[in-house]
Amino acid sequence: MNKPSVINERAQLLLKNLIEHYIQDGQPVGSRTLVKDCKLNLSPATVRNVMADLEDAGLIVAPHTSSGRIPTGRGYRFFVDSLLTVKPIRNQLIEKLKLELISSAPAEQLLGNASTLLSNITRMAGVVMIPRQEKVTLRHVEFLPLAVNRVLVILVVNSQEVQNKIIQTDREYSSSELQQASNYLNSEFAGSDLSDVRERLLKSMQDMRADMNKIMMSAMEITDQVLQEKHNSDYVMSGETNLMDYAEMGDVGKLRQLFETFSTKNDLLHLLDKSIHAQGMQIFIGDESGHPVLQECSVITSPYKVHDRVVGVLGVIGPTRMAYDRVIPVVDVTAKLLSSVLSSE
Amino acid sequence: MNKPSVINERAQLLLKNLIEHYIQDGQPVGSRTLVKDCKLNLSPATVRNVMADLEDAGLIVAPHTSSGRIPTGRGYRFFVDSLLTVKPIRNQLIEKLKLELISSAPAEQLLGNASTLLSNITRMAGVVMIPRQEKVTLRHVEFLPLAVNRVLVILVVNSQEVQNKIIQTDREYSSSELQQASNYLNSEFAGSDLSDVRERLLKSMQDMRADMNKIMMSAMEITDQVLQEKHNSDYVMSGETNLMDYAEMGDVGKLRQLFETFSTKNDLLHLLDKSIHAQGMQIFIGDESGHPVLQECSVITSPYKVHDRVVGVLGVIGPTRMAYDRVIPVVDVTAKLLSSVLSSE
DNA sequence: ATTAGCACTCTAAAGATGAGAGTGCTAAGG
DNA sequence: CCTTAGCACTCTCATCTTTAGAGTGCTAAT
Repeated sequence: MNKPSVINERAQLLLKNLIEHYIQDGQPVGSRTLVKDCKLNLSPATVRNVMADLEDAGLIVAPHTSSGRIPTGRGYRFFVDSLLTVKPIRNQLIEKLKLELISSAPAEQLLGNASTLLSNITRMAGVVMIPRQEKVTLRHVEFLPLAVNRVLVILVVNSQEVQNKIIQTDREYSSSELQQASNYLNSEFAGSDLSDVRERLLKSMQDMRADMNKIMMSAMEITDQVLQEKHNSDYVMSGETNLMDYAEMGDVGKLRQLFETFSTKNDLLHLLDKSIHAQGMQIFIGDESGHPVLQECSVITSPYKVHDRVVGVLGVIGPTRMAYDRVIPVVDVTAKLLSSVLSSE
Repeated sequence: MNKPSVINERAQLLLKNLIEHYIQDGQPVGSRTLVKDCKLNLSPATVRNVMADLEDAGLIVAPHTSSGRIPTGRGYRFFVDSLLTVKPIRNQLIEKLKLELISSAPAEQLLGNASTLLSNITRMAGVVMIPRQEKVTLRHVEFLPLAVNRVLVILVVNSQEVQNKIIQTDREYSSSELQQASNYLNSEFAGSDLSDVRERLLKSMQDMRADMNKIMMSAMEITDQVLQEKHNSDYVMSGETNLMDYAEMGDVGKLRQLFETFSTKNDLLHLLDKSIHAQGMQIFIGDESGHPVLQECSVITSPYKVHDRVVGVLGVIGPTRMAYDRVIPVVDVTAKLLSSVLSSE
């Protein structure tokens, strides 16, 4: 039952042809077709024997007795690992991509645009993960009196991002009091890690004027909130509807489960999180992702960086029967372009 | 062909029963069933005659010769306008709703939660429109030096919201210069409408020190951006996937179009915008919405207010064959609850 | 105005049929 | 020993046929 080296060169070539053929038209591939397809001068019967071996090895299956074969998950895996020759991406396309990415003026839309680009080019679903940040540095605090007993707290973190919240105070603070508080915080804590700020602020609380404590506490509350927010990663997705076109997703029930997974975000985040830690491109084929809803899907991801530090992951989601040779370079290039745009800012 | 008062009381009763029956099982309703259903002691033949009249009036149709009848758009419209008796909503449910709305702590999530609630209760798609704001008042400006030639501009508008952007400057500004600029802007323009600020700033530019112009211009750019953003309304939607369960949406193609309409947002925004201006609850049945993709859908909306001023719309989207008597009060109550939560802040 | 009766129509589900594609096996040939 | 021709067999898929059931419209009688 276990003939290890039964997958010789010829068998591999046939497997490659079979999978490529299947990826093209989605129909089970029979021995006849395969003979015509590949250049080898073989008879269907011979090919049938080889196919039987490939089936024994668990690389292909016949959906029913006497139909052609289709690749299994393991088949795709072997194909992707050992047989695939990726199509080089057209320079023209790269330029177009670059242009569209750069011209997405508001930085907040950049990731969304990247996702849209991915989905448009691949005609599948594109996803870009917005990463959590393990280090959040306080840059500046500002208190702004709004009305009686209402103060707007503005927190600048990581030298770019602004967080804000309105807090209720138990008494009215004058502008100068607020100024004093923010001066203190800025001089004492600017540049520190936010979780540090939290602790040190708690400790130093005793030494301070008691009635200032309340407002300091409020500032601290916000740091908590910011930290929480930063530790929950999120993603933007586009082109989900593209997936509706693939016959594999056949029944609406499965489609629904898939879309629910997308909007729940939890499962997919978990998957993206896994691939952010693995260096370089990752490919999850079918149930390799570990999530039953993605059984008939493959996910191709690549991390993107800011100044050589990995900060997030992007990728595409499509049916296992996807044109890996085209999709892989697209994901790769998009990740690189996004990295360069992010780093040049 | 035109017998105006042919829809007498009995006919109306039968129509009501027919539609209610159809809403329940989605099967065409025949004369037999209808007789059993309603209390009137009539023979199927009589009912058949009445049904023929109703069909002439365009209120029901037979999907094919000799099957039962189903309501037309006009039929539903008549039903909703004249025959419907809405189910009073359970107090318990109201309480639950109220609790869930109030407990959604971060205000940003409030609208999203309302949408989720709508979709969960009705098992259809919930939508809450985030309205554009016609008046944007400047409250406070703050410039914060980040690095050489990089300044973070923070804009507080409408006494609550904070907008920010990093700008590149052509030379380095000192803290005191920036302070001076913001002092000027705050003292001169705080409390003004943002579009006013823009104009007046342009005019006064000539009188000012030329090298300060650049940074003022940048601030102005942001006001532009904010205005733009505020004038584009948006919505949050949830439970779209619920719609996948309804057989009406039958083929995946239509479903795809529907979902694409949702994510494009344009068409639906247009519809919601229409219903924000109409006072009170609005019901669009089938093609009344004017959008072909919504042909087999009905949209029920209700505006919500802050302190008696209408600021947005919320609603649900489902198949025309929906339980109007249950959904209508849910939308109504949710709008009222949301209004009260928003007004109490 | 209502209803019983009847012929008629249409759907939907269940079998029947046949072509086509593909297989596995066996035995013969290089 | 690998390859191949030949053949019986299997399974799908699309097309028909059949049949039961539900429902209608019309007519004539109440």
